[in-house]
Amino acid sequence: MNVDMTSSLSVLPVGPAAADCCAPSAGLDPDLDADRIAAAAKALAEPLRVRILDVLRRSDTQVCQCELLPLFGINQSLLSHHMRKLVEAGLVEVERRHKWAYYSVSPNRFQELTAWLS
Amino acid sequence: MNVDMTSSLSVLPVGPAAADCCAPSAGLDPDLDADRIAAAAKALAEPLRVRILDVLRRSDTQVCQCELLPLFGINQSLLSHHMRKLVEAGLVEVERRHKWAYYSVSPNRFQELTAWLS
DNA sequence: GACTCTCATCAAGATCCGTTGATATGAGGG
DNA sequence: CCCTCATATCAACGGATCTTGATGAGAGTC
Repeated sequence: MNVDMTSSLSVLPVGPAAADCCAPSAGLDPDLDADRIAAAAKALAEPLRVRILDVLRRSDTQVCQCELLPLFGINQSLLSHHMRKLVEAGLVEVERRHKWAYYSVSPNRFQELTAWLS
Repeated sequence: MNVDMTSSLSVLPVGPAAADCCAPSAGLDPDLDADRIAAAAKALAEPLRVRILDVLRRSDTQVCQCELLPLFGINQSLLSHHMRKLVEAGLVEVERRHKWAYYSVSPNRFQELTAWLS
């Protein structure tokens, strides 16, 4: 745990860790919002959600959940669960009209990810 | 589960689900490799791994693990665990020389992700 | 009001993941 | 040899997540 223990032996100004291994590295970026990026990536970390998003992104209009359900051979409960995850992550927007729930992609979070991945 | 159950009642060619809700949607893309995209995203689904990758991407040279360790206040075991995940995901390459393990970003998987996120 | 349709929620099981501490491995140095 | 250093691996715990089945909530129709 105590990384600087060697400095108690050699008091010479050779550096804290006396790095013989590599250059000092780039260091941390305090402006990096790793939690936001990781949260967006966590929503993509499931093949089913990737397929759902792919359908939504290639659709020029809103897509109803009852339209998505027969595309994948899954429970309605499971689809609702994954849609909630996508909405909570900010990748998808939902609009409820009549009896139906209409989903569409909200491109903001996608841009946050791609901006960092650029 | 049986979606076409209504067709047993109305044999009229009004469509399988008689969709009053929305347009037919885009449908599935058989060429989409959702598992690869999800696997790459899963490696990014952790704030610590995002920070590690950010350091590696901003470093123009390889970075030793002993250089990464003091940047984050974590166990060495935990850092080794996360580095393994990054290597297994194909986002990071490792090269072992002498006593040290040198890490660098392998941009291929990044491009796979950004290509789909474009 | 009773019924259907669409969707959300709950409970429970199973699995996976992050985290920690201890230990092993392997290379180098004295 | 023995020791240290850097890293990997193992066991175990807790928590999150996926999945299923059943049920609830709300809107619309008869």
